[in-house]
Amino acid sequence: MGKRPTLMDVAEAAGVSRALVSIVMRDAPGASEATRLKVQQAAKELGYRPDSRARLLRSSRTRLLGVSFSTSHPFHAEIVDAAYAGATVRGYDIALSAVANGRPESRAVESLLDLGCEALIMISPTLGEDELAGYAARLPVVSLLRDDVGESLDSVSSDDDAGIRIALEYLSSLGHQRIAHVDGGDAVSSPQRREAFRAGMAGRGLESRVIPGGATEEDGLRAGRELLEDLPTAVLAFNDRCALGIWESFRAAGLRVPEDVSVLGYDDSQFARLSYVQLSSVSQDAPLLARAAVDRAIDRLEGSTPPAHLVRTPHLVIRNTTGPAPK
Amino acid sequence: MGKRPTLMDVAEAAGVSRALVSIVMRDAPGASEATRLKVQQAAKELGYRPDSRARLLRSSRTRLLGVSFSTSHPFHAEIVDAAYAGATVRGYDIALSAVANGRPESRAVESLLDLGCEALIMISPTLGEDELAGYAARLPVVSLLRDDVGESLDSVSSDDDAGIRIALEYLSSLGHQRIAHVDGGDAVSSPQRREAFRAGMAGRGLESRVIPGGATEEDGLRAGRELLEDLPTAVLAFNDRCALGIWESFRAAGLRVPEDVSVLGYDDSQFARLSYVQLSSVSQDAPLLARAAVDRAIDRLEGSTPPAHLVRTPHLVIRNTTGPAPK
DNA sequence: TGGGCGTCTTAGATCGTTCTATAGACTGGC
DNA sequence: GCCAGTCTATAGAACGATCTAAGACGCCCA
Repeated sequence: MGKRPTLMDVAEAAGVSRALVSIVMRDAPGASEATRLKVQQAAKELGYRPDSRARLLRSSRTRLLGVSFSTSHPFHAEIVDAAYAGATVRGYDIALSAVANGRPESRAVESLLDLGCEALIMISPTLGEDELAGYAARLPVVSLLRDDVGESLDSVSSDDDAGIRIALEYLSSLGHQRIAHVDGGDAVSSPQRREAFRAGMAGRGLESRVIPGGATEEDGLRAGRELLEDLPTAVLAFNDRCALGIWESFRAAGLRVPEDVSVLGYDDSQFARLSYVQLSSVSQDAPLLARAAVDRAIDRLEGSTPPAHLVRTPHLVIRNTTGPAPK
Repeated sequence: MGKRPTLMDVAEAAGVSRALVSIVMRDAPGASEATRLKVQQAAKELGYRPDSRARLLRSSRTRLLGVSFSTSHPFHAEIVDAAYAGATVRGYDIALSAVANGRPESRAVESLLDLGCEALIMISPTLGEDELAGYAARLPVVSLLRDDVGESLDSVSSDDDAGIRIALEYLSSLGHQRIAHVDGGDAVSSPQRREAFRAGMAGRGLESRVIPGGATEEDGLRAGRELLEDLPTAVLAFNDRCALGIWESFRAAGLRVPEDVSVLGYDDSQFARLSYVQLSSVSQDAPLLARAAVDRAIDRLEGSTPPAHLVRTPHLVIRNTTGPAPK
């Protein structure tokens, strides 16, 4: 296993000094076109790649954004994907750290800090406000998909109130009056959506029925069975996976969706888009949120803007699981 | 944003030298119990955390394992999870790098290299043998879930031949003779499974029917529709997601599973385990494979064992989508 | 011809660690 | 009372990059 070449090696090969090679490698001003070519040539021949440990250590700016995500949430992967794209465009790099089984969020974040990240993007953080504030005192922190994080952090989230309102408006316009909400249990943003649902129904003079649910198909399945006892004409689920469970429990009971009952999801995740599912859903447009979070983090870093809470309005994606209320 | 404390700060606070603090922080021998306590106390008060960039740069051993995974494959997240657990047990750390949209595998790997990883674990690598060999010449590389990677890499994979054989034995024992295989298209390990299926069927004197499929529900759905034209008594799918699509197309056609036709998946992923799905499946036991890959990487690093190709035999998980062949 | 200026280049300090070599203190054996 | 041996502590050189300040060089103009 041969040692990897260093700046010094390239310098010797090209017959110049270390510093000059450094200048060329980072496209900094201070080298003539001729030497630039000569150095690049030598670097390529040696297969030189700058050692990011050394680079990160020395430079004041690491241009590194830390992203924490959860392995148990497939949705997060879509966001990570978009974050990479966004960061690259603005010349930043991304360091990932997962919160996994036996690896709490605090550990994930600490490791990003130790790596020299300049800003943090936390996807659906579960830490308490004070802990988050502790981190935010050291560097810009952007909370993605959760907005009740205090004034010292940025947040980029989707307007849950608006999302639920849009959903209810749509269902109302289809003639639905007996609408049930299966909530997200103790999932992040479940309380907001639940309250928005209650408020929206109250505003229409309708009775709000909330069934305890959760973030997974299992939870939806359980809630769906409960709904069967007194079937509403439409169900608004906490998220798509939950909606899928609900849908399934209806199918198992021989009910047709949407003829007998409409089911509306939330997230517009890949599950909703599956051709045989074709779930109507409230879309938060995660890639767009991810881009916004990245931009927010970088803006905080480069300008001196104060933390802000960015809220985007979700929109409805109508597919095949919603229809007019049955007579 | 105050500067974070360094070794030097702790040393001054504790009234000892830098080197001694370093010794204490690494739990290395060479410090008395008394000073150890004193230093630890000072470090805690200052909120000191070692800077991993500097640590990684200086130390010959970084104890870092690089893991590359794909954001578009939910299955990979389960593996990452298990890898973290495995690495922690053996005192190693993990650096993640995702291959995402617009971020090819080579880039993911390079960035892990630049970070100073001592070994690489690549989940279902898609690079060519020669490129992989190029990396393997520099450090131990373990390919996870793919075994045709040449002699210079390690691989930890599941025995596809055995998996298919077990599946066919099981289906045979249930009286199935008209068995179809929906393959994985151009997915990794699709060819192996397809050939194993052909061989197994030939060995039983049965006609093998292979339908082009893929790795997603969509692919399964398409293949399922094709199967409807001449329904077999059992279908062996490339993976669970594909099986789900097949199952769905059968349901849509009013067929009962498993009474009219059995469906068998592959992977035993979280999708198969969903209570309303209860898909019978060939389990590769991914967490176990992940652990094995981590162990393999570390063993290569610590001992001087040559690369090996570890193959684990999958096992069958029988749930509700398989049953006796209809008369 | 020599001083001033801008461009190209370089030496050397620096980032925060780990590591090697060595100094000092203390013990025990002869 | 001295040397060997162990243990604790320290100084100083790495690691591989970036950054600052200053040197070398060419060119123009007086």
